[in-house]
Amino acid sequence: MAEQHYRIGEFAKLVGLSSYTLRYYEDQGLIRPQRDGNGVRYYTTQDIRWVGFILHLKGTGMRLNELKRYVRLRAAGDSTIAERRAMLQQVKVDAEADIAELQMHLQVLGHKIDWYDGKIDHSIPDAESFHDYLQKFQD
Amino acid sequence: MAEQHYRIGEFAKLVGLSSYTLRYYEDQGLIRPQRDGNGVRYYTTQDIRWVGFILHLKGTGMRLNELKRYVRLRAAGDSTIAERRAMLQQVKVDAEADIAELQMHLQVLGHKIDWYDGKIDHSIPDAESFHDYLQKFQD
DNA sequence: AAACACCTTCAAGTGCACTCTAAGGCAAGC
DNA sequence: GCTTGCCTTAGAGTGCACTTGAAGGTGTTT
Repeated sequence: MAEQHYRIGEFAKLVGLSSYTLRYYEDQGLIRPQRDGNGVRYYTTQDIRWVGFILHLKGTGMRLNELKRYVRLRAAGDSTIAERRAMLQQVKVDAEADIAELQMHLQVLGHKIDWYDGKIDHSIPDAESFHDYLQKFQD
Repeated sequence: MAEQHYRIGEFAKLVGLSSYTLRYYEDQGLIRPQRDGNGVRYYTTQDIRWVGFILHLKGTGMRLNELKRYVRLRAAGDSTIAERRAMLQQVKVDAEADIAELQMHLQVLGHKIDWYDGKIDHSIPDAESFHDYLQKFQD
């Protein structure tokens, strides 16, 4: 049986992007769908995987410009593998730093929530400010 | 000794925001600095703490609009503590979901990096696509 | 007296990634 | 034959959070 292929509307639903966005990504050189005799786009299961990967990259904070560079390197063949690996590594390091920062902020948020709980059930004296309370966690 | 206070330029450096942004935040009702007889803004150590907390909230993904609402509740007094707590709790839950998603994307990214490593040192056969390779981690 | 940091209002510009409209046209299905 | 879904180019609009500029002013320091 021939490989599955989808027109833009169906494909859009499949990958969770709008047709607009798919055409936009194509404009930007990120996707290269096939065309039938009438110029209508056809996407294959390969394209599903590729868009899926794009979404993973975007999901880790990669920008369109970096993505474009990545695609150019990919198109240039195996000689660019080391460079592509380095790009992904950088994205990974950055994303891990983002997570660490986010968790740091979350920790303060958590303390504030606990402080509110203390205020609500009066286990924290009325006079104790959040700033005072926070001092207890300086480590 | 009187409490420390800073003019906008100094304060900006102190908290890592621009003077523009500080005036903008004031416009938006997030900060209420004092003024001297000439109308010049003065920020106190209290303001440092408050801006610090704002930055924690922003750092966890809270939007200016939510922040404004939070500030309004705060100004309304202790009767809004439960509501404020609920807001922070929601922000926390959302941020934790963001982290989980980010980590999921990062995992794929990590696999891709490993796959590149395999390609570079030829421990992965040339014929094995990333998609094939990924199947090994379906659990 | 000039430089500097601050003040005001109001509006426009920036960056990013879409998102949509306009205005025209083709091909398949009911 | 009409609707639906697709095609094109070009450009405008959206949302968010700033960021800057214009154009005038005041007060303090050198």
